Amino acid sequence: MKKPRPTLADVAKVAGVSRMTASRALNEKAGVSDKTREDIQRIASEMGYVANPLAQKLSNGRTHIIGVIAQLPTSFTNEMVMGIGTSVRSAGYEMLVYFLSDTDMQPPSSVVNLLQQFADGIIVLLPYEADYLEKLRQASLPVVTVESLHDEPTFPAIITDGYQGGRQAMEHLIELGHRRIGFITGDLKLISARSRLKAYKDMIEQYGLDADPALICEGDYMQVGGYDAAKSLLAIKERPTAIFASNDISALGALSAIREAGLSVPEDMSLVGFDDISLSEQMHPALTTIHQPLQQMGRSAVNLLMAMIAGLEVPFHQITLPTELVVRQSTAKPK
Amino acid sequence: MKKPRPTLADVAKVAGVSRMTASRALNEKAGVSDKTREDIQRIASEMGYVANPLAQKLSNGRTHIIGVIAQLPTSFTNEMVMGIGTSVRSAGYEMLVYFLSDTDMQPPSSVVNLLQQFADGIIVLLPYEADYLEKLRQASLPVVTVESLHDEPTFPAIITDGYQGGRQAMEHLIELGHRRIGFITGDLKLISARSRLKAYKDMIEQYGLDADPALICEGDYMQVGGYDAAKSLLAIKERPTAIFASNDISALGALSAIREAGLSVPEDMSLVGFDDISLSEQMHPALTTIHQPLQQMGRSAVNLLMAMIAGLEVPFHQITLPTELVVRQSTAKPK
DNA sequence: CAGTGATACGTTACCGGTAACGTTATTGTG
DNA sequence: CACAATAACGTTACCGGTAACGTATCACTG
Repeated sequence: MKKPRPTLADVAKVAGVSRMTASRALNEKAGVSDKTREDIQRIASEMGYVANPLAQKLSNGRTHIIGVIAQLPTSFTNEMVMGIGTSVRSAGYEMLVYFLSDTDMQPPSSVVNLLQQFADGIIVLLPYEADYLEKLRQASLPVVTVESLHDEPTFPAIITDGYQGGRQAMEHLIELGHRRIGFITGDLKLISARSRLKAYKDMIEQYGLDADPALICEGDYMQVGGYDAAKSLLAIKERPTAIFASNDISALGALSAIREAGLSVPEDMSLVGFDDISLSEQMHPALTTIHQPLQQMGRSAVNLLMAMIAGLEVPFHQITLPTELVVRQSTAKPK
Repeated sequence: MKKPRPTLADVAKVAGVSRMTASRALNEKAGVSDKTREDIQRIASEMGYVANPLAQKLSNGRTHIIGVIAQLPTSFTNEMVMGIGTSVRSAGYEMLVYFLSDTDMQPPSSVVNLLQQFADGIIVLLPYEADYLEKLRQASLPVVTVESLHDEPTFPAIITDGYQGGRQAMEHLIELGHRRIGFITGDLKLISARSRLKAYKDMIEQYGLDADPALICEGDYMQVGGYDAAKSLLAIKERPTAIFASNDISALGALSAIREAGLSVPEDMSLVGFDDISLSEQMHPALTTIHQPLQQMGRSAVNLLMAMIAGLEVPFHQITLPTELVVRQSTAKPK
């Protein structure tokens, strides 16, 4: 039951060599004969020896662990975490996730310190403003952020082009022939929400569409917000023929409101979302939306971080991944 | 930029004492005069000193970190993680989460080893069968599982009574007057799904309702599964007047199917879910469901684990938390 | 005023690894 | 065949903490 894990010293003793030789053998370093190396490796695996990463960190500063700081788990962060997880693993690292609780958006400095001591590098999933970034900057280890907030990023960052995505969504609706398009914003505290809104406005202007301010309703990226916003949009005398929601969850709320009003999608009202979370494919009707390569963003973040850990100069300070329009069943030509 | 973090030795040097005295002062241990203690603490905080948990672990076996092993992030695990997080923090600990990737349901033993060395205790969120539990058992540190799988649990476990919850849901429908009730199962590999199914069958029998086997359709806890199952249920000649879905996500899928069939909830068809995820409150109509105290489960798990870490004898080997019926708008009397 | 006990500290050793350097035996070279 | 270079290993020291034990000072006690 309480079998203390074998240490390097245990392995070395059984193999009849010094700890150092055992260390060399297990780390594939030079200075050990092939026979000895094989013996040691065999003995180590027989004994179930696994190196203690803490001790390694203490000794040489490497743990082969990367830390992830995430906001409250959402479908958005979840997928990213998955992407990060798989590619971290394939790089021979492991990942530990630290979740900020909703109450402390700026976590106690202990967290930063914690991860700083545990991890070889940190990936920050960053939809919200975060004061603790300053502390992170002082940290002496590589940091990559995802979906950076500031126009002038503090760290190397992986972002998607929310602006481009917004334009894609609008282009699709416009091509279908819609001229009055309602817009449900996201939480405008977030940069992603603001860039999507900007894309909407720019496209309205560029194509000379109705610029009725009533067509823009504020949401919050949540379902209820989408529902309420859609209700307002449906109450407009000259009702729009399509609604562009800033994310899929809002679109889901909007769908409820539309149905409650006795309308159907896409016959009476086209609906476009944003994010392409897994739910949107499974909805009925399946939601036309803007795909964000969340998993790929995770992978890119890892690649970038790995390069930084290896001491390489980071080529780009900010990497933008493209979005993609996914046409499903929730959009059609206006009647 | 690259300011190496101050160590205990740095603090001690500035304070003009030995490392040991500094350690004692910072850990509130006896053997230091009040004045010296205050001096040291002041200097430490001025220097921004924070203890290195790795070194602590190496030295005395404590990190004040608890590890969480979770399956792929789902809304289910997410809420639990939140509950764990807050109560872990209030106990002066921190939490790091390890996510199993979908490919490796039994993670490389490295994970277990990893957490074993990092953490003072481990909480395993365990909806699925997991071979690696055996390895965990050999670990020499406290483990608590949540939603244990086996009838005879390997570890102290926090569970909810899925059977009781299933009965509550059925009771509600029966009280409303439903006599033909369809059931959408969960993934029957999971114990939770099986106990809900058993509750359904038992209630059918107990109240002498229609025991038509066609009324039981297999789902998988996913939205599509719920959609398909509901379609089958609606295709039955003598259509049920209510559907009990094994979880909220399935219910969401079922809702789509019901609407597609031109029926409305709850007028033509009552619908009950299970889990009470946040989405179910926001749906339209808001879903009647069985509330599982996910956050409280997390808290209980932490409490139990803390007791084990403190070396206390664990009073109960398995703690069952009650479920609760939450009546919203998706259920009504049959027409 | 020697003996006792507490108080306030310092020293040493160790946790489990690795870097840096030292030591021995073997081989190759002029 | 003396000598240098190399391979294969061992020793020592250190990462940043803490446990265990040692020591100096001081206040009481009888």
